[in-house]
Amino acid sequence: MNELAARRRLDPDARRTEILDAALRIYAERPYADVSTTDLAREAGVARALLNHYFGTKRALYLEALRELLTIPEQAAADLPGRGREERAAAAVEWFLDSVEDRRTLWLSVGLGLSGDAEIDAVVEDADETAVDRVLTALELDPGDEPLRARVRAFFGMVRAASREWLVRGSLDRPAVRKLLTTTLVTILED
Amino acid sequence: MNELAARRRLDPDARRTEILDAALRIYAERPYADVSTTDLAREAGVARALLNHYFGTKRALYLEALRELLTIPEQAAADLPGRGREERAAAAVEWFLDSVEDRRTLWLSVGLGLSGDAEIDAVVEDADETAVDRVLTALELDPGDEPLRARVRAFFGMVRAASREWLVRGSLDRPAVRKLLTTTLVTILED
DNA sequence: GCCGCTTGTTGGCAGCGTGTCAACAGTCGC
DNA sequence: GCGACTGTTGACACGCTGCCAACAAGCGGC
Repeated sequence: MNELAARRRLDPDARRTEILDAALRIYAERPYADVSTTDLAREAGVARALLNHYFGTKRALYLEALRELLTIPEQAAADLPGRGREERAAAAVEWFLDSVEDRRTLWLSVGLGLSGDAEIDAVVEDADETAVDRVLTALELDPGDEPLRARVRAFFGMVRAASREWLVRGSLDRPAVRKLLTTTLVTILED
Repeated sequence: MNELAARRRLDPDARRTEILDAALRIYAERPYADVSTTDLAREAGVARALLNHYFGTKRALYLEALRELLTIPEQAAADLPGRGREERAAAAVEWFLDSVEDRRTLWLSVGLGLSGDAEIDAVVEDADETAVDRVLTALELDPGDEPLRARVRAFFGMVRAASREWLVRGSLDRPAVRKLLTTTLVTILED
């Protein structure tokens, strides 16, 4: 880290954020395994050792970035338009598609689904749990109904795969995805 | 590799298979990142360099193992019982659940979904493509209908997530998964 | 039965990546 | 200006992967 920038001393929180942002930028383009701590440090404009100082471990930094990425903006989702359950479901799907379209690169970079790695999966599952709450609340259903929650989590599996069909393969356009997800969501909510 | 076993010279195919089997055994229990070539070599009872000789790269060996694992037994799926589309769909789901229950450990070890790694994803997608063919053929639908294929691939996303709910979380029992998947499959086939 | 050749198999080397630690140097209070 | 606190760094130790030259098991020729 003696390239051009002089050594500057920052507030820990600011530095932490800088590093985390750099990591998000990198992981948006390359998978975890392809990124070295040297890459991360260079992107953040900082010595490699500083990553360890702030996050302990390369993996921990990644998990932090992942958590950040998966945290859905709090607002929205609360007041959806539409009266009937079906209309509200459609609105929820629409809202979701908007937010995915925004974060397209990042969303896809995560890889869509469970990784088989316990810690990573825990982060993803955490985010899913929150999303389930949002969905059920928005649709005025009981967030305490465990089998129902399970069905919604299963539905998220389809949501991820469908996003991929839409954004990566281009095999479905947005209206098609919208219809597929809405119909499915309504279906699984019944029983 | 000078522990107990003497140096034995095998037919290349036999040795290759031995190594691949060892890899499958290991990856059934531990994620890719946690396994070193030393571990793989020890499990296979072979020098580390031999892995490179046969597979070139640790990653290539993994991909080979993954491909092996995801290859669905050819038979079955062909002649499903049931007359109507709905009955046949139910039978297909049932058959799938059987095969997952069999390979439980291995199936779950893969991690369920896309990894974000291009090569790994390619293997998974290949397997999915074959599975789509099987399903559509079994249900007497047109395997050439691309949007339909896309919907089925999206459905597989739910299949994976639902398997997880069933086998890992225990939040759904087999009949519930069966019903969820069957209903959903029938729904997405329409439109 | 011995010899030599083919080639399956191995140990060791070179390079790279991660985590740690003692030392360096901004910045703030005096 | 001066010292001290602490953010920041370079260098080191260790582990892991891919490569290569050397070793030796098994087979055919004599």
